[in-house]
Formats: sequence, structure tokens, C-alpha cells
Amino acid sequence: MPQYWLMKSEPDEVSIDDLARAPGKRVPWTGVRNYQARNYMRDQMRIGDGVLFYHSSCAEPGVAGIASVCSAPYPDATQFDRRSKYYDPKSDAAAPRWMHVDVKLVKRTRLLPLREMRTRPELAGMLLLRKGNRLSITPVTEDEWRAVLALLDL
DNA sequence: GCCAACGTTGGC
DNA sequence: GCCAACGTTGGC
Repeated sequence: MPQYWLMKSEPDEVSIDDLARAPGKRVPWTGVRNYQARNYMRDQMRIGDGVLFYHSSCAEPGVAGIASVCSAPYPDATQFDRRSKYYDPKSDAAAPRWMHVDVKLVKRTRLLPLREMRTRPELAGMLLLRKGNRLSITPVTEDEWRAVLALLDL
């Protein structure tokens, strides 16, 4: 049973175009420093799970493409890199605190703006749209997944 | 730049 | 274990 996720990325850091240009069209999902989001990657994601690739903190936030989980979880190298803004001095190399998966591009799509998502009754239950939500990774139900794909003409 | 909402930290 | 202070997220 595949599961589905929505993963936020700031396009200034990694956009859908960056993903399309990356070697193998895949990137390690580094930099997550929230335990709940980490736990989703570490404990629940499986290779092949569907991902809505979402652009956040930008002029037009919204879903920018479809991706999929393409690795098992493994330690985030940036937590041990002193020069990285994601450096975590409290993380122990013997028991890394931050884990992530790799994500690969499935298909670029039109941008489905957050603004439009808010108008669709079939998406009203999405965690993304819930007031106060800040999580960068949220589970998506199969119905929501299908509804988003339908809006993208997929 | 504002600010609501939420997570984390650390003193007690 | 409580909770106030502080930091971060992210849309607007």
C-alpha cells in the first residue's frame, strides 16, 4: 500500500526545476529539523510513496510537481557540517538525530496555487490547509492525492 | 515586514 | 513536569 505525502521546499533552496536538473533527478531531503517531520521520513516513508512537491515561502506557494520517495532513511550529513546552517552541535555521530530520505522527480506539473487549493471542497481536509499548520512534511490521504492529481489533469 | 501559531528551551 | 520566554515558520 503506497502512502502519500506533501513535502515543502523553498524554491530558493530546492525548486522543482532544481530537482529536474539534479543528477538522477533526485535529491536528499536535508535540513529537516522538526521531530515530527523527521519521524515521518524515518519511520513511515517507504520507497515508492507519492510526494506532492510544494513550493513554500515564495511569491506563489503551491504544489509544483509530483515526486516519489526513492531511498530508505539515512543520516542527514548537514547536521555534522559546522559550516552548514543546518549544523546541529547536539547531534551525536554515533546516534545521529536527523534522518532523511531521498526524493526523485516523477513529473513536473503546472503550479497548483495554495490559493486555488483553498477553494476546493475536496481538499478542505488537507493538513496543509489547516490553520496554524507549519509542518514541512504532512501525510496526504489517498482521496486527497487523487483530487490533487485530478486538478493537475493527471 | 507583520504576526499568528506552534515548537523548543531552560529555570525552577 | 510546568510554563514563560524565545525562536521559527510561512502566508499575506
